[in-house]
Amino acid sequence: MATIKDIARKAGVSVTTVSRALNGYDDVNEETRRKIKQVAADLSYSPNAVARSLVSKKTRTIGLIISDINRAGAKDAFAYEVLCGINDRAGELNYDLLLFSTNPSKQVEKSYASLCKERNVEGAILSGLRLDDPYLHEVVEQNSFPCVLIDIPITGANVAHVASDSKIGAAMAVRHLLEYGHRRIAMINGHNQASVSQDRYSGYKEALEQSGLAADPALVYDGAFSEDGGAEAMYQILIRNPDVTAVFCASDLMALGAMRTLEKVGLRVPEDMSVIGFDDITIASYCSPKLTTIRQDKYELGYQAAQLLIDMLEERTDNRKILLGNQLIVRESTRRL
Amino acid sequence: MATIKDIARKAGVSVTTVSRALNGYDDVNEETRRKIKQVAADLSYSPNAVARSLVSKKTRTIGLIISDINRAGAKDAFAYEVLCGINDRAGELNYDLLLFSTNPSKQVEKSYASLCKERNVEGAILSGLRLDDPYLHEVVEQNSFPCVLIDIPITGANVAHVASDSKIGAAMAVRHLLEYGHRRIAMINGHNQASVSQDRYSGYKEALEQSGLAADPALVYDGAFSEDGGAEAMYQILIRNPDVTAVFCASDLMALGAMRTLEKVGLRVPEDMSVIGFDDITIASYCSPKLTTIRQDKYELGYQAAQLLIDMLEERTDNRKILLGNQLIVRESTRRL
DNA sequence: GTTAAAATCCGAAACGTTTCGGATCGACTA
DNA sequence: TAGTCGATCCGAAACGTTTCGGATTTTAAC
Repeated sequence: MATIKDIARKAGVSVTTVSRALNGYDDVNEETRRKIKQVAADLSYSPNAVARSLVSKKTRTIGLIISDINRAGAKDAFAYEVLCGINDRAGELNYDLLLFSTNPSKQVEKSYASLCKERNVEGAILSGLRLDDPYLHEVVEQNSFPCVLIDIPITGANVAHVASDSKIGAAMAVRHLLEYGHRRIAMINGHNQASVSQDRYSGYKEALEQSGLAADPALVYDGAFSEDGGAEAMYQILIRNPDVTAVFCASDLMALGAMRTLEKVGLRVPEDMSVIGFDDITIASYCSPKLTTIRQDKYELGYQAAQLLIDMLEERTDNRKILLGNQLIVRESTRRL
Repeated sequence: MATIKDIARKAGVSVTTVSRALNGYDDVNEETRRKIKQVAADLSYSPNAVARSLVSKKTRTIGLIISDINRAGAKDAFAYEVLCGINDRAGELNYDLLLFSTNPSKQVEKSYASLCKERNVEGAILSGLRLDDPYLHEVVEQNSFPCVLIDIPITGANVAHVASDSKIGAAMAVRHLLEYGHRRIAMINGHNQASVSQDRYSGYKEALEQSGLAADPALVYDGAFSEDGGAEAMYQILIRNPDVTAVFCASDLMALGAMRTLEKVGLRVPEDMSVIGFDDITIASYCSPKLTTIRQDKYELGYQAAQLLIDMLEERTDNRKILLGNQLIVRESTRRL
C-alpha cells in the first residue's frame, strides 16, 4: 500500500505538497502536480480514508438502522424500497452507507447511538423502529449527530422525520369504501407502537364521522402488521361483526392475510367483502383478486430521507419534516354495494 | 467527545493504561481498571473506531457491492433477501456492512476495488454483477482483499463464490415437465452475461437428452431476466413454435411475464401451457395461478457468503466455493398432459 | 535596482488510538 | 543481602492524512 509519503519521496517533494496537489489546491505548480499525479498512478496509490477521516472529522458516511432487514421483511419489500431510495440519493451526493446489524442475538447489544458515535458516521437514518424501542429515545436525546426518522414523528434541532400522510391516506381509503356504499367498515390496524397506526386510525375515524357515521371501536382490530395477524383479525371480524361489508387494513400484508381467511371461509372478495389495504406492496398487484390500496412511495421516502439528512449535515436547511402524499389505487378487491 | 486522553488525565494514569484497562489486558490492577471504567462512563466516552482502525489496520467492515439495489430490484426481492442473509451473519460475527452506492450517475465512477481499498474494508461481497462488468475483473485480478462473489464462478487465493446449483435446478424443472408428459419444452433464458444462464441452459439440455430428446436451440429464447423480456419471449414462442406445451423460465420474473402474455392472448395456464419458473420469489406463491418453480434459498446465499468471507478473513478455511441445493416447488402453473 | 506581491513549497503538529520496550517497586528466594 | 520475579504502570513511536503558519523564490511594478 503506497502512502503519500512514498509519493513524496519518489517525487522529491514534501508530503504537504503531495496532499495539496492531489486535493486540487491551487498553490501548487501545475508541472509539479502533473508529476505527483504520475507518481501516484505509478504506485497505484489510493488515499486512506481512515487516516483522512481521523484528521478531517468527516467520514462521508451515513449510518443506517433499519430493523426490518430480516427474513420476514422480504414479503413486503418495504424496507428494501426505502433502502433503494436512500442508497440512490446518498450515492448521488457521494456518501456511503454503513449498515448496522442490530442483531438481537448479540450479547453486548450496543445502542444505536454508541454504534454511530464509535463509527463516526455523520448522521443516521432510522426506519422500521417501534415507538417503544429502547434505544430510539437515546439517539434522539443524546442529540449528538443529525438523524432522520422514517415514520416516527419526532423533530428537534438535530432530528427530522419523513413519512407519508397516513391520516389523509386512511381517510382516502375509507372514503372510497363509503362512496361504494359501505357503511359497516371494519379496520384491521397495526400494533399500537407505530405512529402510523394512530394516524391511520384517526383518518379512518375522521372519514366516517365526516359522513355522519360514528366510528365504532368494536370494529377496530389489531393485526400486528403481519399477514397472520391480519388473517386472525379477519376471523374475529366475521364472528363478532357479521354485518361488516368492508374492511380497511392498515397494511397490504394484513389485507393479504384477511383475504386468505375469507378464501378459507368460502367468502368471495369483493362480492361478499370488500378489502382495501395500505402501502401498495409488489404483491398487491399480483395477488388474486388484485388489491385495492393506498400507494405509499416507499422509494421516495428513502430518497427524501437521504436528501434531508445530507441537507442537515451540510447545513443547507432548517426543514425538519417531510410529508409525502399518497394515492388511491383501485383494483379488484373493492366493489360497489 | 471525550477521548482516551481525557480519561487518562482525570484518572491520573497514562493513556497506555487507559487503553489497556479498557481493552481487558491483564497487566492492569483491577482497582485502577475499575476507576478508569468509572471515569470513562462519567465522561460517556466511546472509543473512536477511526483512530483505532488507523493503527490496528482492522475495520471489521465488509464492503457490499450489490448492483440490484435499485427500484427495479424490488419486484423479485432477490437482492434484498441476499442482503438480509449477509446482514444477519455479519451481525452475529460482529462485522458492519458498508454499502457502496455504485451509482452510474456519478461522473467519477470509481472502481469497486478503489472504493474498497480507500475505505479499508477487510473484504467484500459482490452480487448481481454481470460477467462483463468492467470492474469485476479488476477486483479479482488486483487480489488486494478477500472477496466472495455470488453467482459468479470465479475462485482464487483471495476470491471465493457461493451459488445455488443452477444446472441441477434447471434439470429438476425440466424433468418435472417431462414427467408430466411434456415433450416440446421451450426455455426462456436470462441474458448471456450471467453464468446462471449458462448453467440453467445446460441443465435444461441435459435433462432433455437424458430422456432421449434433443435440445432444440430454436426453442430457447432470451428474456433478459426481466418481466417484459419474458412477456416478449412468450409471444415469440407462441408465434414460432405453436407446438410447445410447456416453458421453463430461468427466473420467476420472466415466468410472470410469460404468464401475462398468455393471459393477454387468452390462453390458460396450466390448461393450455405449463409454466415453470426459477427462484421462488415472494410473488410466485401469490400470483394466479400460483407458480411452480425451483426454490433458491436467497437468504442462505447471503448468509453463507458472509460466513465464507469472514472465515477467509480470519483464515479459518481453505474452502473457496459453496454450492447450495435447490428445491422443486410444485404449485398450480404446471399440469400433466 | 528595490520592493511588494504573488506563486510555490515545506516543517511540524495534530487527529485518537495501539503497542513495543522498558521502568518501577515490593515481595520472595537463595 | 543481593538477585529475581511478578505485578503494574508508562513514554514514545507509529498509523496516513490534513493544515497552519511561515519560508523561499519568482514576478511585477515603480
